[in-house]
Amino acid sequence: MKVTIYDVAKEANVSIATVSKVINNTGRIGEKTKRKVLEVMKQLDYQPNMMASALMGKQTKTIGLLIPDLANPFFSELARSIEDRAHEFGYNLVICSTDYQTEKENKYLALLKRKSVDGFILASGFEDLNKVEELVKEDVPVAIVARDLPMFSINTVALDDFMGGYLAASHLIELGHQNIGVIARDVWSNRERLRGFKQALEESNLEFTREFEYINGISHVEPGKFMTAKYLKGKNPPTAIFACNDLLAIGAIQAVKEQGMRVPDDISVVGFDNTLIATIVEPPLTTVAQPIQHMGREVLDLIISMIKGEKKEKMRLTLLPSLVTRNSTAKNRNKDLKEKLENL
Amino acid sequence: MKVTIYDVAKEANVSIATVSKVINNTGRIGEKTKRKVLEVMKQLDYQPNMMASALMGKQTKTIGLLIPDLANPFFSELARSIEDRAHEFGYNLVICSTDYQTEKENKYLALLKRKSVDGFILASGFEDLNKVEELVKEDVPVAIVARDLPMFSINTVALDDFMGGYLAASHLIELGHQNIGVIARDVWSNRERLRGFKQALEESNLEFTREFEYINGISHVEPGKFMTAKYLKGKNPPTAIFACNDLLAIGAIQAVKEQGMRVPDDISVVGFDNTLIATIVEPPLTTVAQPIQHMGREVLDLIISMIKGEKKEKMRLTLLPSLVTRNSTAKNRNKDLKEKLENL
DNA sequence: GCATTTTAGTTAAGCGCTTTCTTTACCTTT
DNA sequence: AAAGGTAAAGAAAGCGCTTAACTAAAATGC
Repeated sequence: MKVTIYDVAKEANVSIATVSKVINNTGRIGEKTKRKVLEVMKQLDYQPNMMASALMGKQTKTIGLLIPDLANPFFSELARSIEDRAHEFGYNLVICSTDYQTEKENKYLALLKRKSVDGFILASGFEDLNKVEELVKEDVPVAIVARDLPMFSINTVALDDFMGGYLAASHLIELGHQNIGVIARDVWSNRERLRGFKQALEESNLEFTREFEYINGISHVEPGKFMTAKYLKGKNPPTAIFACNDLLAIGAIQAVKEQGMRVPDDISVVGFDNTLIATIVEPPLTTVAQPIQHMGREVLDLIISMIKGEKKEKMRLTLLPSLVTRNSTAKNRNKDLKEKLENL
Repeated sequence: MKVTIYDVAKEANVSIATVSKVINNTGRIGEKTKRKVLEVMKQLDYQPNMMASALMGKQTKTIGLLIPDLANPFFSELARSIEDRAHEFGYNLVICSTDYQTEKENKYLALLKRKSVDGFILASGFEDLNKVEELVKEDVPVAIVARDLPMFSINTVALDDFMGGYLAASHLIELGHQNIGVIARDVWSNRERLRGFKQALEESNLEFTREFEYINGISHVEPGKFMTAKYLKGKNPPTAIFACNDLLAIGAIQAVKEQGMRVPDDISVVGFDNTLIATIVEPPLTTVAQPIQHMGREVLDLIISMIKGEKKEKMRLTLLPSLVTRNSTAKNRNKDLKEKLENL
């Protein structure tokens, strides 16, 4: 019952070649036949099979999006913004959560390639870029978003993570914090954020002496809570926490509360991403905002132009973060600092 | 440079039919040739093109998932749970946000059909099910999740929405609330929730007299805030709010706070869904929990069995909600109620 | 030892399209 | 009116795979 190009051709008394040409608006077709074919197509409710045309080298109008975790608001918001833009171009997204596992990343890469997606947008960790580079070498369009991997020459729409870390630290320093705990997962962008963070400290003649370990596992509320509790119970507890995403920051806030302390009165917390949840938590989270919508749109445009074969030269677009000040940060009133100041 | 089945055949000195058979593990193939072919496949890093086999009537191992809004935590969590299960079966998801627009729903349906997805999982509103029914008639596997549309005979994994509304109302009634404001978008499941809600009222000899209007637009924080503010400023303000999802509930809480009142002391708020954000908001949200993971898993299993051609009889699986009591609800201390009680 | 069944592998058609050549019919020229 | 040009449509090959039908060789039976 499936209506194919043959049915249309027969009904319109033309060859399938002619039908194909009017579908794709290629070649020379007379006005009359064109109208006739169009009419028959409508009448039979003919929908060209995209698999078949993909087989002939046409596009599938499908893009693979690899993210760490769709349940993380940052990534679902990012995915949504990419999807919106994709929709404008008639593209669909197949979305894959990798949980930062190299194995899954590579598996999805291979699988989607077999499915002939037109291109890939990568927002996952990709500590191992071998497979990605293979794809690039085979001229498969690949773009990276929201992670900057400067050591690889792949089209990228990134955030200036260094600046983000710098902003967070500057804000806290201005508020008089010197002993700041950091919570982050060990991925490249966080290393950059940390660099920016340290840079700001240095410029204020402070030093990041705190013993520091990356969290492992996924960036979610629980690890943030756990790490913060650890900091607070440890020796020389910090007066502020810089968490490398909002989820972790929320965990930090929860931990502070559980210790019977208050945010921001006792401990300030800065997050990163500026997702919906930053506005919902109490107190509302001061956070480094990523321009999620903008990023999504830009990376989609980028991949489309790659698919179309324009834009052969590699490029990196770096968007700038901004600090959104809410109520999770305040002046440091901690005695620890006061003592130090008195000793000057 | 793409390696095809021909390359493998040539290299292994067999026909492409033989290669195909070892790939699919069909037909009779001798041990030796089988090993040889497998070896060559590995050696050439051969990856069968799924478009080609899809053209021959095989599956694409891709499922279309239509949801209203990927940025809504309920749907991103649901999508994630479906995806996880799909991954176990080697399936991918192409996720489409419809914003509850019939036009988008139908467009995506048609587009994904052209892309030969193996089946559809629908979590969008679908007030107009015509196109869906067409698909069903053509034997395209379609399953509905998280929405119950009992007037259509389509395989469904649903929540007992009636029960959900009933639970919410019972809880509030127990706490002494009689004047309850409701915030909901006009979709079928909310109508059910409302029915359950009213049922509980009736059973306590209460009546839902409140003038009520559905919100329009998307269910997000802002509309919840707006509606609540309207209720609070109106005559006979409620002592409790039942919001038909967590996002709206959070809007409600924000509105209460903005009016200088407190949750739950002055106004109780009950949400629906039990997403991450319910645990994050202050006070933590009492909410009707949907078994999101369970639903996702069940619907994926359902669609898979439909794709495999098992399960020809239509079925509806109804999962039960449960009330998660947190701190956004408390005993009604409102004078309004006191007065009434005194008048008894 | 010959007919019969099994087993192993091949041939070829076809899935629904795109596209390069051709062919046919119709205009222009001179 | 004959040669050349051009516009419109068709024939056919082929994308990478599956599968029904077939053949050849090996195993079995009597």
